[in-house]
Amino acid sequence: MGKLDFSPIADTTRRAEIVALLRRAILTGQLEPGQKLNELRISEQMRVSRAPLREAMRELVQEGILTSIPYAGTFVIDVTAKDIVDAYSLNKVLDDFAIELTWPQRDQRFFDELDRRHEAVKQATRSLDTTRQIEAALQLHGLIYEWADNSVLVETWQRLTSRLQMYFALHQRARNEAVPAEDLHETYVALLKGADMRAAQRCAREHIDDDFEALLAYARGLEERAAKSAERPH
Amino acid sequence: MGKLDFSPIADTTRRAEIVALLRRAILTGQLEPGQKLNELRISEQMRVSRAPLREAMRELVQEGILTSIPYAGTFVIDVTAKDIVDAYSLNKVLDDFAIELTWPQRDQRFFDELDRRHEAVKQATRSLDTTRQIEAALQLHGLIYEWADNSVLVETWQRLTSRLQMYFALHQRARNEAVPAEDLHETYVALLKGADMRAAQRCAREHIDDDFEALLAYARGLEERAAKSAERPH
DNA sequence: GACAAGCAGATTGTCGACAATCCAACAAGA
DNA sequence: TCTTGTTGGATTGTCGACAATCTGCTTGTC
Repeated sequence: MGKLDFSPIADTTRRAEIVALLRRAILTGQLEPGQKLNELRISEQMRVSRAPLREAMRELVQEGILTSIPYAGTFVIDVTAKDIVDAYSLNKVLDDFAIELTWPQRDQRFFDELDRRHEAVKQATRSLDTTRQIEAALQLHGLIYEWADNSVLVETWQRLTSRLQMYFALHQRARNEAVPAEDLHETYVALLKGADMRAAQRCAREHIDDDFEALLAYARGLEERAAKSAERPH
Repeated sequence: MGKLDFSPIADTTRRAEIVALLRRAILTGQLEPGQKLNELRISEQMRVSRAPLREAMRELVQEGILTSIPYAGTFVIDVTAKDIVDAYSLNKVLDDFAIELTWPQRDQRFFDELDRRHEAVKQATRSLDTTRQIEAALQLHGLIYEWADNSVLVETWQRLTSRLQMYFALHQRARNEAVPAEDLHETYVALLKGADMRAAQRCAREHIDDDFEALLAYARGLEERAAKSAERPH
């Protein structure tokens, strides 16, 4: 018996690849909120028939980043200020729980992985690749979920992550400045290594609040503009 | 302008109906955990082509009650003791949060709906229709989520509910006795009407723990049997 | 001019057939 | 006997075509 444990082979169905492609397009903001996804057009661009594309879209609908209206079409979800409030408030609760579960299971491997992801964030920040920066930050944040060893919690986090990533990307795209909060990551990582769980939880909450305020202001701005353009037809 | 607000028209795609049919079959235990869903057989039984059936299955995969392995098939999820532990521990956290959000929004309509659903549980209990009893209990429980006015939280709850309902149905099916806990619902409803939020949260947690213990014992039994039958081939 | 009916055009939903893949049984060789 | 190919059947993945539905425009009527 060899000692190597192989990772599962990659899914090689067109469907899986389409899901990945579409998800990325949505989460990076290449597909804008509210935009309609024309099946024929996309399937031709991808050189794929509509069947696997439609199945992929069904998955993303259930994932919460697309929405489907029968016989009308499938659309990228709209982002309202309330959605952001909802997502962030739930995020805080889940973070608390995830830290609580992870806390007694922290070991050297955890700390190493924590440093690795923190380093990835710093590198992405230096490279000015904002998309990668967002992904890296969420990956860093997600470690406490992966370590919590609760399958349902991880699923929930991933669903939430999709939305958060989309919100960030939109915000990023609108006002083209780098996300700061570098030092906050620093203290967050340090506290996760420390002995005071409550302090770590508090830090996570504050961290979330920071990002949140900026995003919310942006979303409110969006809605005001939308409201105004909706008034015009009257 | 009329004052009537019409409810949305029913989805009239085959896909939506298939989703409903399959979900019901799974959640009531008619389809057992681990069982494979043969596309051709099911599509013939439903008098439907495989396309909408496959799309429906993709949705249920993302909903977390089916699991798909490329070129191998789509299966009802397996239920392990750990899954139940995970689901219930998350449920406790979410309940806390839902009660907190709902608390300041309680009004007469809330209390009326609470009573209505409580009545539905009692009636289902009397009728000895265990499936309906489970559904009614989960509906009663779900009110705090619907009232919390947090869209992401509701989605999360619904995903969790699917699993819980499945676990209950299996348990129910195995040992054919009625679920007791009637009085616990009584106190739960009373506390939700009262002034002490902490007490309501505590009651919810205890309520959950009760159901949980019974289910867990059942699941552990399942796994032991599974382990034994897996040993035999050796 | 306002309004309803009806008619394309485009798009989504569904179907039946074909291609790719897996699995179990069997055969062949060490 | 154990391992390693091979082969046939069954099942999933994908395709192209057809049917159902929606939308915007035109037409006709008042």
